[in-house]
Amino acid sequence: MILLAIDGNSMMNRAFYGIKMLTTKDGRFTNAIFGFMNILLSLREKYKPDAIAVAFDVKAPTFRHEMYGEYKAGRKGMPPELAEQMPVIKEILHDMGIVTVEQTGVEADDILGTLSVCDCDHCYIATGDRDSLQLISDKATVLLASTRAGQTETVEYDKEKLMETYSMSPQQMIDLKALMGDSSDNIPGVPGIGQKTATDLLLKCGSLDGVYADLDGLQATKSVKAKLLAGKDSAYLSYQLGTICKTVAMDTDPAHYLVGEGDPAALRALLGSLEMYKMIDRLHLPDTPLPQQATAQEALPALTVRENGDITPLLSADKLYLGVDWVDGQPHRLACSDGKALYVFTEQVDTALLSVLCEEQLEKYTLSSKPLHRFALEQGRGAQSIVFDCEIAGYLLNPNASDYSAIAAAASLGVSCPEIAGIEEPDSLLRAVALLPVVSDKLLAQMESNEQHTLFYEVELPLSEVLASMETLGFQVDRAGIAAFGETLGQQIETLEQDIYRQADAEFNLNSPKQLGKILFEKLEIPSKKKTKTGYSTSAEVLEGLADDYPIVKDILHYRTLSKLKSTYCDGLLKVIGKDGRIHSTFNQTETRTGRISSSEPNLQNIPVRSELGREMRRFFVAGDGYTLADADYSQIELRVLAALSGDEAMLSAFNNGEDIHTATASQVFSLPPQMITAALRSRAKAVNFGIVYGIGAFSLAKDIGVSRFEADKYIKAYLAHYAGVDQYMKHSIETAKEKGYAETVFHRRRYLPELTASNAMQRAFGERVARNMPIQGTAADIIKIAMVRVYRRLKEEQRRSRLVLQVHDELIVETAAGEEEAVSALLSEEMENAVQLGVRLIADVHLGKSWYEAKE
DNA sequence: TTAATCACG
DNA sequence: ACGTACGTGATTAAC
Repeated sequence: MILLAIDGNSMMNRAFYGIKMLTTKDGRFTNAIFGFMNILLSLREKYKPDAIAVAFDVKAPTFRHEMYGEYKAGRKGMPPELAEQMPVIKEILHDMGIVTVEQTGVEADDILGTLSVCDCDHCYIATGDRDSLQLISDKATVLLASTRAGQTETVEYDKEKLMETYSMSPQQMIDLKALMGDSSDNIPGVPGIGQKTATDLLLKCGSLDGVYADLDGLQATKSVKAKLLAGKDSAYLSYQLGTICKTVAMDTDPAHYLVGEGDPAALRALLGSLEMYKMIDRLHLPDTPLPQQATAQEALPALTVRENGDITPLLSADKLYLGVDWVDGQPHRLACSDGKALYVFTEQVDTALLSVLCEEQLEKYTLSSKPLHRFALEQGRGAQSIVFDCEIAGYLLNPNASDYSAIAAAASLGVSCPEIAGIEEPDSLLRAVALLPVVSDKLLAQMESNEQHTLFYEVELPLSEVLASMETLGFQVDRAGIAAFGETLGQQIETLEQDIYRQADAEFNLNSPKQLGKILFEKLEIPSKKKTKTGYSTSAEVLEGLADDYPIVKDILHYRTLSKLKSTYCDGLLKVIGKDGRIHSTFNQTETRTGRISSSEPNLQNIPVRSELGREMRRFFVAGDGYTLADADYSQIELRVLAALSGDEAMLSAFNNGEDIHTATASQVFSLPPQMITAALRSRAKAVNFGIVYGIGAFSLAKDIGVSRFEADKYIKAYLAHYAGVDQYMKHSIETAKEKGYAETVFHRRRYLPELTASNAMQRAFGERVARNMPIQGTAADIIKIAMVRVYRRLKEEQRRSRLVLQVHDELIVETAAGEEEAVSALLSEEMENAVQLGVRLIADVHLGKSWYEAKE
């Protein structure tokens, strides 16, 4: 019989510190549980134990100050974020049929020690504690956990591996510790003897007793001998302290630890409540027949699978649930269900799919609608009557999640997969489609109760088609122009490189912050200002402070600018230009936590504009033949949203009177009439305006605008005094977010904020900043999404050849057909400005040009 | 895979 | 005493 004995505390500790914070929507911490489960499952797969025992320490009750004060790292009272996860993991283990062992006053180590000599064929000991290496024997192997790259891994130690690594036998590990001590365990050892000396001594004498057997005859320096003599009692005490007990009074019959059936229903419910849907899947829990799902099962009789039949009869149904496997953007397999049977098409998938999508009377419930729209558009058609998108629904319900598959949704909703008849192992597509009827129902109900149905039906669902259209159309670029620009940059970069090497009198990798830091701050002895976790900071912010005094630094900054432009923008973009000479970015609709869309492969939302040279890049983003670009951007949309949300009179009247908001703010903050506001004062006020939206602190504002912290604090105070409505609103935002557990936009997009309940003050402060920012950024995101849908619809209704090709958060770009310039410009500003009615005017400015550069003023 | 850096709103 | 403004994505080096 094979026994796996796990040190629960030590493994939970590893997982907790090795894995980034994870929480459920309502703020329960789950990262240690998650990491522990991952390692448990992988150990179970690898070693296939018959029996598993998980040992936990139970500390005798102590006074609070003792828990925090006396002990060193690792022995400290655990942080509450970890402590709250301990009872949960025990419950999970219980439900998995795994025995946990805990005895008050007995350390987990000793429990493992006792099990390591029990009557099994082989014992694997999983722990993060190196002390346990002494337990290795012919029938006991230690699996030492280490966290590497965010993943907890175990390294297998048997006698040979131990000898290879430490040149010690298991027994000698105790002797070693007796000599060198262990500060984290409060084991003194022999004062003055460290790892190196201790190892030397043991290699010569074999054991602690060996060392003391003939101290006089020992080959060692006088001082070592003196230390050994003085520390003899301490050494033997340490030996006792460091020896793991193998005789704890406990059940040592391995049969006691055989993995039982546990309680799959409870386990599933528990993991579901912890939002660990992948784990449920991995444990094959959805397919476990559960008594409480009996009613659901009845409502959903087994689905029969029909392959490659005739699709025509399906087209006359009134609703259809569908999912598609895509390979290189082409439909590879189509699965659809009317709730009774599951129809799978692997032949002539294009035709079948297109006929389904184009059928207007047929309501389609989809796993993800954007690829379907893309497919239809690429065929020169339009997908009709898509009424549900599982990914978007999941995203609206909780944008903190990352998996919006129907299977994940089912797990979180406690929906089990209906029987799929005739197929041994239904794959994820079939299961997802089979789940969709119930899942879509429940997600819709949940959105309804969150008042998110309008956002879903009126904004996100139609937007999906708009994004598909933008992706399909792409943005025309001047390939030769980009290539030539890249060449020029390349030459300048080479010259600069040589220049820098000459000044540094060394050749090194300029792209390596580590090597660069060494050269600047060590070799050239330039005073370093800031450090990162791993060394000197060489960020532009730091280098700019040194550029005036050191010419080399100036050159490095210039090098950085050019090399960024070349590698990310010239080389990067050239790689992704399509056969049609256009760049087809992907617009992600379920990515950001605030409701913005994001753009990737390539990211077209961060094409340079702020610097003159970078802005040149935009000359290569052009309109196709017979077209012009119309660029429309909202003026100060976030500040306008803030004015509307807060109802602040001063800010509202500034906007509604068409004042320059930064000048108006400067006038308020500095108590000067607007005509007295200089450019410098206006720019400070601008920084304050931005800062307020982000939930600023005086420190950062001071750094940003280069005034003292005291001065910055004065500005903030003056701002909040003059815009008292904003002050009130910000406080109110935090308060309601704390009450509800989430922040939300005007259109009921929500973001859960478990950070607000964190015990760590910094995390809580972060939560508060997000509570202030998300409603503003998110509402602005809602608004431009609404505008996009309106612009798209109108272009279609008016049968224009002009079409939306890009969105950059507060900016829309329409590739405008010759002759439509006036109409499109008017359409853009109308639809953008009237997208929503807030208590403040929205302004959108439109410009025309042959390139993006020209169209942006 | 992560950290550092830097591009955008 | 500690760290310090919101939201993204791409590239590079280094583990």
